Amino acid sequence: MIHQPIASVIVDVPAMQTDRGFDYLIPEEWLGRIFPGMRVIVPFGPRKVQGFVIKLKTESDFNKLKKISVPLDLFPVLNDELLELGNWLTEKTLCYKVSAFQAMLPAAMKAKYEKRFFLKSEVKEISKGLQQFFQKSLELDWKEAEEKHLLTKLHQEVKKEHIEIQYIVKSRGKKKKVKMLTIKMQAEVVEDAILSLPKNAEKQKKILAHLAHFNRPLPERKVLEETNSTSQSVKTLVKKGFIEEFYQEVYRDPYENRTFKKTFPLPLTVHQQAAITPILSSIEKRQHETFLLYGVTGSGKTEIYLQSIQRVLNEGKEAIVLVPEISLTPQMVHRFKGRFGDDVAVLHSGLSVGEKYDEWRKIQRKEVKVVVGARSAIYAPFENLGIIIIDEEHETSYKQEESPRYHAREVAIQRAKRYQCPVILGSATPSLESFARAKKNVYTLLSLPSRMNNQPLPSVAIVDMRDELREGNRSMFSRELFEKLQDRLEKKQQTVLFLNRRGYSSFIMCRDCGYVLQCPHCDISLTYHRSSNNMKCHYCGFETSVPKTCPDCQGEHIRYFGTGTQKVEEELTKLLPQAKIIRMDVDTTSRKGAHEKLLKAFAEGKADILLGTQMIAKGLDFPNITLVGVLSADTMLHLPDFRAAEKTFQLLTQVSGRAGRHELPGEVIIQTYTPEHYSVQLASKQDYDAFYEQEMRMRKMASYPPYYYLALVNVTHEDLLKVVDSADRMTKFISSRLSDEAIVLGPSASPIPRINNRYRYQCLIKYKREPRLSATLKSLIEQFQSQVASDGLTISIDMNPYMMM
DNA sequence: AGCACGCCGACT
DNA sequence: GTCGGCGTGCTC
Repeated sequence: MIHQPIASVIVDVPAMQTDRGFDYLIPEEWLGRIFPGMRVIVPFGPRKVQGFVIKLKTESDFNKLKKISVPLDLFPVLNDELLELGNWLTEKTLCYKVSAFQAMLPAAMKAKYEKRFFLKSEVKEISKGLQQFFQKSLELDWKEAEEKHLLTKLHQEVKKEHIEIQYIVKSRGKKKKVKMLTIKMQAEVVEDAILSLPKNAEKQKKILAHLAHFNRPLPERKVLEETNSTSQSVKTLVKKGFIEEFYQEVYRDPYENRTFKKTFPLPLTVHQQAAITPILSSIEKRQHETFLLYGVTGSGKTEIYLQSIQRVLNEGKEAIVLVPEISLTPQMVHRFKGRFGDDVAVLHSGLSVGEKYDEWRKIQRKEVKVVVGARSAIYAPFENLGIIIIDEEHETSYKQEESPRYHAREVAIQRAKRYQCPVILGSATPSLESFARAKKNVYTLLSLPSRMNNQPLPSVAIVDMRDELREGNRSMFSRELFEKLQDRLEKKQQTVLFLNRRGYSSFIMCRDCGYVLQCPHCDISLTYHRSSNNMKCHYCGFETSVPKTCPDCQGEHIRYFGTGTQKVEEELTKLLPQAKIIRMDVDTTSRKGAHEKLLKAFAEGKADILLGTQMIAKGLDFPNITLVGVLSADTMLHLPDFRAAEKTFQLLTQVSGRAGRHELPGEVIIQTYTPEHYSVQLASKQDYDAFYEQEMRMRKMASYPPYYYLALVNVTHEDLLKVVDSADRMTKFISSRLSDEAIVLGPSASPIPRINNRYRYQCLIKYKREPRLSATLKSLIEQFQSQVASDGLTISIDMNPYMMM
């Protein structure tokens, strides 16, 4: 038993056995300066690791404690609320505590670890074979030593204490620093100083005069530019003691050099007014409430967001706005920056690690009041939250598909409860879960029944592609779509052509025997990539050339199937050589800013046709678009996913909404092989309510959400027999511990039964109320811990799966 | 996780 | 005899 200032630390070792606090002494020099929520470096066994202080205490059951090596923060990076939220995340998603904490912070704050050998004695004392590596420096990088097969010899020297192993914790993100120059003399003597310089030292004089003129510290880069000189002159002046250089932290501003046109609150329509009133009253009453703002595209949801936020800011509070992948909707950024200017921080995946870190620090220092960002922005370290808004609430990108497997919607509600503030979920096609909750009055439903200005919805036609084929049209364009395409070209109006996500990849098949080229490591067909002219596996990265003959029957009739955007583009160019086309897919938008550039070009009318995948479904709002074509509506309908129909409906509805948003009326053509499917039919009528009813019946019949909750246990192993055996024992373990109402399915092979040479099995649990589920799954992990540690078994649990693959 | 410790087989 | 394989257990 020890009685001293002690910190309980969660170490950065994501493993079952280390998922708890470890006690460390607080060194005297840091007494009173270490608090919960700070990051520290601590010795852990022979190495050093990063950790999070979660508690301070004065006694420990342990009688020999090590000391904290060094704190990494001056102020906590996780406040009490976020620490508590981390514990909640851990419980909810069954993840490690350290993973939960790391998920709440920018990647730049995660540690990197390095190991190296360090020579402690004279070079001549170590073995001959090693001496050459320590001639120049006392250090040798571990990786280098490993590559040169020196580890054994080095370890011998470590034993003899000639060499030691150093464990280094590095931080990834650096605060960006800029070199500043400042003059080091009184204004009166500058004149003399300049005169005292050698005659030919023109540049030095210029620099000195420049600095004296502004009489404040200036960035070196600017000074050199203005005076057209080099850093050599600066160095000399520093040496002479005339000026001084120092480093100042600056923020990288991804929106630097861009101006946002100031916008002002618009008058609200009657419907908008009716929708915003309960939100404002929730803000005023300081009472948590979750609103589902249900309104078609163009019904004015954003203005409601903006005015609600304004009210929150007036109360001195802060706001978080989540949007799905914001880099894809620059228009959204403009609207928020336009209204709230420099009070807005933006967090999205297009930013570099450093840029994200800077935006995060602006939030932490209370330099901004509004955060607009993708999923992880839900953890913005505000301390006086007044509202959380989730736009396009149904988007599946709000669910994180790696540990911690959380849904931003759940996190939002959890935080809002703590701050007693409202959450707004906005969508034209709400997720069934949310709409069902709204119907049960768990959420408050707010409807915006019509488009602003009462624009009519576009007319939608469904084309049965089987008929086209029957009548000899083997092209990917139906006759109707092609005619309309020509018509728009003549009228100089714009068209958007949309290709479904999965349809973008293409595979090859032998026409003689039907053989499809598979990945040798994963049970999935390979995808043809035209740019590199080879076959790639999307799961493990395997690449191979395109076979000339069928590997199975040696036949020569190899055919490319599936339609990629590139292929569509080629065919379009052939059929309509006069049309100017902009193609948007992963290939053309991977470069930073490319997305925005392409959209801008289209907006300016530099092309007739915009051809793209998923990514063009959102944020397009151009007056001249009068035709939208969906080339193949049902590609995602056949995925092994109970949400397939819902996703299809959402996507088709959203895409249809792109047409005719201004004066010109819009037309939509949906090409499909399953025209009778309700998700296609009802999307063409933009009838969400009917779709909801129909899909709810399907979910009820199959016992899926929202009627049941799901938990998915995934097991993988190199050895097929071992996975099957383990998955079987796990399934039995689980079902024996749950109530009779729970449905435990499996074990069954995953929809992709093998990835990277590992076989995959799963067990799906459907339940309504299982207080013991969490504890059961925890003990399941404990039970199989030995196999995980020694035998290479992996177990992953998703408490609310969106991807069943 | 990562590392040390320890216990067995096959080499200079 | 010793090197090095990997099963076991610990890290404040």
